[in-house]
Amino acid sequence: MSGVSFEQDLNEEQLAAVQAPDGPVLVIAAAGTGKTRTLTYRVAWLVEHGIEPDRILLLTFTNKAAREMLDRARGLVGEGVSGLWGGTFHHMANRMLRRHAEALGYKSDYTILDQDDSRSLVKAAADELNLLGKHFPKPDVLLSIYGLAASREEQIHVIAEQRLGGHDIDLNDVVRIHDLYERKKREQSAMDFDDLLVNGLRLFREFPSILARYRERFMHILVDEYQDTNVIQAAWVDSLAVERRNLLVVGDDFQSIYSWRGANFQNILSFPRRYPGAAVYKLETNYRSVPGILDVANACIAGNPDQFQKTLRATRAATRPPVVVRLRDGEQQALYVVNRIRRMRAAGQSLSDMVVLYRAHFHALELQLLLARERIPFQITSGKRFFEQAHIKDACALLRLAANPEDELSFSRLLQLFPKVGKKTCSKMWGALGGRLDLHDASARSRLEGLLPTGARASWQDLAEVFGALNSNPALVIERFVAAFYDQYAVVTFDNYERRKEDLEELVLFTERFENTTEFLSEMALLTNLDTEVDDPNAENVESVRLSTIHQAKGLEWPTVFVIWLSDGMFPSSRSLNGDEGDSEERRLFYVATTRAKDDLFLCVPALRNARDGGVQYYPPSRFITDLAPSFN
DNA sequence: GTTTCGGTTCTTTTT
DNA sequence: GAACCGAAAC
Repeated sequence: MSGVSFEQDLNEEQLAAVQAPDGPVLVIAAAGTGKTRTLTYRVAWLVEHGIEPDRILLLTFTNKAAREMLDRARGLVGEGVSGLWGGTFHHMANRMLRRHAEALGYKSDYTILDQDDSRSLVKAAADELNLLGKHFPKPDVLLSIYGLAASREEQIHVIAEQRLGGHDIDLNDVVRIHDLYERKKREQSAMDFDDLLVNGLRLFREFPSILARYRERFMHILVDEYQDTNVIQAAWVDSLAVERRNLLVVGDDFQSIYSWRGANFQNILSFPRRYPGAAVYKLETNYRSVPGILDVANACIAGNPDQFQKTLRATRAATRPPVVVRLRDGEQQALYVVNRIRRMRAAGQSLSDMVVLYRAHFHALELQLLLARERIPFQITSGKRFFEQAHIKDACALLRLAANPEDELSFSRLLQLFPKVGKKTCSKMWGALGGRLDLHDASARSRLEGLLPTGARASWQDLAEVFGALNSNPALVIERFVAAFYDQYAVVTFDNYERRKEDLEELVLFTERFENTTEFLSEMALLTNLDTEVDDPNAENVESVRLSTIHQAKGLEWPTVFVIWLSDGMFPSSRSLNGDEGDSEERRLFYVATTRAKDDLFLCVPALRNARDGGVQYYPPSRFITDLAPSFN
């Protein structure tokens, strides 16, 4: 046995949780108290006590968290852990669904729709029903309603009423679009993100023998960020864990910031009730931040209703207190931040030690401009995900259609790359083909060729050599597709052709890891740009300031943190205050923001913002600022 | 009838 | 920067 030194590496709180006896365990891990460490050592502890890694299930929300934990566990107990089932809920559900898809009436080669795909499909459904007016909710709004309904196991009607009630919108239309969207997904043998979870749960509810198999398999189940689970995820975990009851969940109700996508922190609050006899461990010793920062964090959240009481205890010595900075407007704020960054840089601090956090991406616009003008390198996590960029999706459309001949979305995407082919032509051709095109089938291909407008035939013929490669690995297919056709298309289509070409080369490199097309396509849909090294391979080496939304900064830390636009209406965001939940989630978001900081925290409070009509809008300071002790104000 | 092009508008949070 | 809309071009 390698002998991990548990006693030496962990504090008392952590050690107790790691060595908890079998049975349900709830670990309340406040910010910066070593949550990941605890979970990792728990895995090591289980393995050292004879649990086979492939009988442990470790669930996370992000791929990054999963990878980090598996890497660290590997560091502790060696390669043995690689058999462990670890990953996001979506990944694990997908892994099971690929095996049992037929039971639910899907083909095992079902396509996974990402946000973009789902949007196009909802749009198509709304179009078909003639419901794409100015006064009618846009596809994104509809999708968020459908998503919320799915993840809360509610009727579309109920959610739609909450979101759109009293706005002169026929809620039946919202339901009709949903029905058509569902039908279209079925016809294309496709699942969106929510379907992965919903069907994952259906698999357990409707097929007891399948459930029994997985219950038998998993001796121990561990869940990270439990406060972010929705009812489906919680029910899914419960079905697996209810017999052995070896379920350890880690979370912090203070950091529940995803209720808008269905997360229900009642799951964590009610855990002791749902699992009578559950052991509860609290981690409150904070290693990250200086006391002044923790004071701000503790203060803003203390008044929230419904939470496990806990107080962050500082271990570090007091240094400078956090700073509240009053500013005129966004421009002055940008100037202030840039000057600060300059000064700290001159004093020897690395740019990589600094982050600017904000509620919404557009809050950082002025700052981006100024940083660019001043030639201060910065890295921003926003915009399109790598795998959702047009050129990446274009390059994969053929592969997707080859894997799933009923995938109309990929069919249209592919065909619309050709001249003279637009939406209408596509749907006509798709109809004529009987809603199916098997690219492996030469006669089906020539039937399509006959249907193409004459102007598009030459391009189609360019693809001939790609079809020969369809049965080899996915990387080769993409490579040939780009060489035979897409490169010429891209050079005349995109003004930033060079960058996109590099992206495509990166994509091929990434794809080479996969033998199997279905597996590759699943990963494509389930990975985000933060999870891959594919995007921006150069950026890592350059010392740069990070700009990030607070949501994306969760779980991370920096010596210096700026929080910008702390104005009431910006943060807390006015759009989030309409709900019946009050401002408690915004408070938690502020809590997350402040607890990212180790040494220095700058809270920026601009007073006004230029409105679109050329006027100005005044904002009172954020309630999170006015709530602070008078010494700050 | 369709596709394409060019100008305009608007950015919450994401697996 | 990308999605949308309306007008020009095929």
